Amino acid sequence: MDKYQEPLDTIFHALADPTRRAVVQRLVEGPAPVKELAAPYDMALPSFMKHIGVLESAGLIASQKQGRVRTCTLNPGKLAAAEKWFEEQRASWASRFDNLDNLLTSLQGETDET
Amino acid sequence: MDKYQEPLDTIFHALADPTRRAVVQRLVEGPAPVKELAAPYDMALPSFMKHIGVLESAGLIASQKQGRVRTCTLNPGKLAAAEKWFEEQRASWASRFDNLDNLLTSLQGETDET
DNA sequence: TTGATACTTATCCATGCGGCTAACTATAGT
DNA sequence: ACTATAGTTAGCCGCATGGATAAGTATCAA
Repeated sequence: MDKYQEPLDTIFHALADPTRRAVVQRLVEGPAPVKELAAPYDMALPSFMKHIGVLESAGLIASQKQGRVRTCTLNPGKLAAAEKWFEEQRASWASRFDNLDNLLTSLQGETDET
Repeated sequence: MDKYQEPLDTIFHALADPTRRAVVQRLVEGPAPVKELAAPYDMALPSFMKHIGVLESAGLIASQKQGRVRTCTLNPGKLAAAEKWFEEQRASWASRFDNLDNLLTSLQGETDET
């Protein structure tokens, strides 16, 4: 019964956690093995791996195993996709008075507040 | 026993839901009463109000009641705060080869892959 | 003043999330 | 071969989330 999840849902959900954001911030500097990524956190490894899993299934990072070491790398494209959403909103916000009707309605709203 | 929540946690969490993102996209065009915002969704009003509550406590929107009508307005500042995080990551990503050590380590990583 | 409108409050429910431990697997080093 | 390392798998737990319904409140319109 899985409901369809939009890409932005999983991306934003992945970023709504300080540990996961910090991992992204670390990977932005370059690839790193799981062990190194996990080191700063007072958390059991399986718990940490779940975070990696969330980031990976959101497409924000990729990982591959070499011997016993799994190395994670950032996928900046997904980061860009999320950023794009904000840009779009900003664009709409900037043009919210583009047509005169909107402007007039807004002005009326302001003067109605007596 | 609430754990301290960082602002970005609540902002990203608020945006990790298609209904809430759509509300933001609507409010970017200008303020609107709850009833109008809720109209497109096949959802009970109390459920919808929870989404409004999430957006509001994340600081993404504000609302005030006039008579029986509660009007919501966007707070573009919080949107900008989230966007800023992406810009920071992008900046780090762009400068990841700024010092020579990083570059060399990376090149070595590439050639090791035989 | 009666009724409709626009929320609001209270309560419930299933699922998902973030953490844990314990036990297992596979590789590297000695 | 043995041991340490680096993940992995499996299962458990408590709380938050996203939905629902039912009933209450306050305001506006006739």
